[in-house]
Order: sequence, then structure tokens, then C-alpha cells
Amino acid sequence: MNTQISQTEENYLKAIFRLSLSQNKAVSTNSIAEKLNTKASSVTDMIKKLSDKKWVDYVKYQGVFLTLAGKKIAIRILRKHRLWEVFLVKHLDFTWDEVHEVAEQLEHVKSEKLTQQLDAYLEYPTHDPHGDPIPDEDGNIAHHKEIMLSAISCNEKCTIMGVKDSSVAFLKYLDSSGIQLGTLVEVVKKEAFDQSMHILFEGKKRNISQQISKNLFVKKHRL
Amino acid sequence: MNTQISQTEENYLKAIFRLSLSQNKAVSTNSIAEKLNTKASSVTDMIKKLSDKKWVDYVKYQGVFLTLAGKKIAIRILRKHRLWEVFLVKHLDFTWDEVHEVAEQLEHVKSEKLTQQLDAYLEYPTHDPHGDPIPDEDGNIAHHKEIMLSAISCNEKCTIMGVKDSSVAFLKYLDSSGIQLGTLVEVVKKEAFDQSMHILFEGKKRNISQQISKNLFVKKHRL
DNA sequence: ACTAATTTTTAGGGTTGTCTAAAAATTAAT
DNA sequence: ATTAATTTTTAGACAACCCTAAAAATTAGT
Ligand SMILES: [Mn+2]
Ligand SMILES: [Mn+2]
Ligand SMILES: [Mn+2]
Ligand SMILES: [Mn+2]
Repeated sequence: MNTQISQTEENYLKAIFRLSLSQNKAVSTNSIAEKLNTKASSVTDMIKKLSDKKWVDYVKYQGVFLTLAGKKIAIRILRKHRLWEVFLVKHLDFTWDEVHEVAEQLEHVKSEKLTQQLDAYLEYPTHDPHGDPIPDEDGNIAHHKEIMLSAISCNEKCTIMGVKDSSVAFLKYLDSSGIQLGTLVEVVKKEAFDQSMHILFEGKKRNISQQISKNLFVKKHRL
Repeated sequence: MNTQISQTEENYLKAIFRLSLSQNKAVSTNSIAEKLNTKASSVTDMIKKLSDKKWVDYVKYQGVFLTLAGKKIAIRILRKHRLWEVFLVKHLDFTWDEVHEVAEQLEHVKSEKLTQQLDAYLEYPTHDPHGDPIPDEDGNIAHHKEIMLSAISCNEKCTIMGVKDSSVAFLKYLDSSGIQLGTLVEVVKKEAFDQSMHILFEGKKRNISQQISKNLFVKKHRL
């Protein structure tokens, strides 16, 4: 029997985990296929393998749930991914839109010591460059229950805590707008017509579409 | 056509390069198989692929030579391997017998920026933890023409510059003996019978077998 | 409830990289 | 120069992933 896990299997487990976070239902074949840029038929094949290995619970036509073992693996990969992202930004001068692609490879390097030492070296960061929480060694994740900027009312103030969409395009847009993690934002006005928002930050005024405001996690300021 | 290089292909090219350094002949199928812990038939298969891609010159039954393109790739991998080894020792508290296995994985991460920045971050190291030279960005390697400790005569002094065998077993043996890179060694006596050597370093005396002395690169001290 | 649309699975194949066993070529030994 | 030993290649197969096209199951629409 093959006891070693492959990179592909790791990517599948991670994808399933991330998809299962945003819902309580079984993760569908199609959603996995879309996330991994592959075909549904390939996903079905792989799901069977993951099921044989007891990493997912699978009922035909009903999608999958991660088992405890599967979840543990997924979280370990996610932890490595995010630690590497921190490393790249903090020490190797990468920008937040450059790290994902490289972390996608680095996350598969197998060495317990490497992960631990990297974590220590980075001084146990809690969040990655996109504001996503980094699981600790035991797999605990600070569940970010932050709200979206789009949910903030007029005249309220908040701080940008993370991005939902971490595509290169979105991150570059934010850079060009001067919006980063930690930026203090005040909602000045909301257009009823298209839900776009006038915001004020660092003295600058800007109008942002709902597509933007729906992809920014914020922390409300207490009154 | 498949333009992307696989990890396996990279490992083959690196192996062929390292084997070609110690000789001027074509690299044999069997030697590659041995180095990569695989079977000769698998090597023949892969050699054909590498040959199709113009990374090796291959004549049936005559072994292979790297082409210029193949050599470039091999050197790039070697560079990454050794840079990562330096990183692991310098920043993540790895010992020199632990780094190889992890670097074997890290060397395959694809990102020009990563390599460059890592190099800069490490302050452009010239040698890895085993004393092996690190190719620069243009692929130039400081050809270490050091001699073996076994070739040093009685009463001569030298400095340990590198290890030829970098197996965990050998490195651990050196650790337990207190021998490291930079250690100053004087040859006190050589046994004619088994070529073992009595050496003196850091006040300690030791007898080392030829197997040891033949695997240590040294730099002779000028008189 | 019954069709229609969508999702998921199966069937059949392709590629990469590996293996064992047998055949062919090369090299070494007499 | 033959024969024997060794090296290398071929033949045939298998595992991991991926694909397209067709079939089956589920879900949505009326
Ligand atoms: Mn990945
Ligand atoms: Mn991230
Ligand atoms: Mn490798
Ligand atoms: Mn090394």
C-alpha cells in the first residue's frame, strides 16, 4: 500500500477544506473541479482514492466531507502555505500578490522540522499577508468572523483585516488604491443604486464598487 | 509539446551533471540508476526523453553527455539546492546532516525571484554547509580543486574545506569526532599497513581510516 | 408528477515514470 | 578469436492523474 501522500492529494484535501469552510453541506464535485482547474471526472477519480485512504467520507452523487484525518492534513498544508507566504513577504521582499504561486509549491515540502523552525523563525505569526489566519502546530485556527466592508453603515469606521479574493488582479487594484491591511477606513456614503461606497482613508476619498467592498474583511471600531 | 520540466527530469539532469564532473567520459546508464536509486531500464527510458528535449547527447549503449542547455538546467538546480542548504543551517537551525533531504525537495520550487532573493538574503554565499561551491546566477562554479586529506604527507598541516561523501552517517561520524569545516588538521603519522592516519587537531589526537581521509577535502597550508 | 436542465459518474484512453524479465550489444577473459 | 560476463535496451505491464464523450442520477421548473 502507498503510505506516502502525493502533492495532488494534498491539493485536493486543501481545496475541499477551504470549500467546506464557507458552508455546512457536503462539498460538491463541481466546486472542487472549478477550484482546482480540472474536470469533474478527474475529481470523481481522485475522490475515490481519498475515500479509500479514509481522508474523505464520500457518498456517490452526494459530494464529500473531510474526515478528521483528512482535515488534519488539509490544515497542515494550509499552515505551511501561509507560513511560507509570511516568509516571502517578510524576508524575501515579495509583494502580497506574488506569494501565492510560490507558496503553492513550498507548501508541499515535507519536513516537520522545517515547518516548526520556520514558524519559530517568523516569530509565530498569526496571519498571512492576506489577513488569513495561520493554524498553529496543533491545527487550531483563529476563526476569523470578521465582517465585510460592504456591511458597514454610513459614518462607521473600521480597519481592513483581510481580503476574501486574493487574486493578483484584486491585490494589485488595492495596491494602486493605497488600501492595505491595517488601513483605517470610514464609510462616508453608500449609493443605493449600485451599492458602491464612498470611503475615506488616510485623508483620501474614493468610490469603490460593491465587488470591492464585498471582498474586504474589516473589523468595526467600537464606539 | 510539453515545455515544462518535471522534478524527475531535474533530478536526472542534476545526477548526470554530478557524475560527469568526476570523469571526462560519457555518463553510463548504470551509474545514473545507482545514483537515483532506480533501475537501468527506467534510466534508458528517461534518457530518451531528455535526448528528445535536447538536454543530453545520447548514443545507444554509449551513455550520455549533457548539452549546454542541459548543463544550464542542472547547474540551476544545484544552485538552488545549495542555497537552500545554507538557509536551513544558517537560519533554521538544521545540522549539516539534516539539510540534504529537505533541499532535495526545495530545489524544485520554480521561481526566479525566489532564488535571487534567497541568494541576496543569505549574502551571496560561495559554499554550502558541506563545502561544495554554489554556482552564481550566471552558472559559474568555483571549481574546487582541493585535495583529499589522504594525500597530505606527514607533518603537513591543512584545513578541512569540504566533504566528498555527504551521507548522514559520515557527517554524524565527523560530528562525533569534532571535525568540521575550517578545522585545522596536522598529519602526525601514516600507517603503511592500512593507510590510516594519526592526526592532530584542536589539541586532540585521533586515528582515522583511509575511508575517512579519502572523503575530506583539505587546503594545504603554505610553508 | 413529469420533463428539462444540471450535476456526477462511468467508459475508454493518453501521458509520465516506474518495474521485471528477456533480448541485444558491449566489454572482459581466456 | 571465441566465449563468458556485464551493461544496456526492449517488451510488456502497472500506478497515478488527467482528459472527452456518453450514461446515470439528482435537482429544478412547470
Ligand atoms: Mn499546492
Ligand atoms: Mn494567503
Ligand atoms: Mn530533488
Ligand atoms: Mn550540500
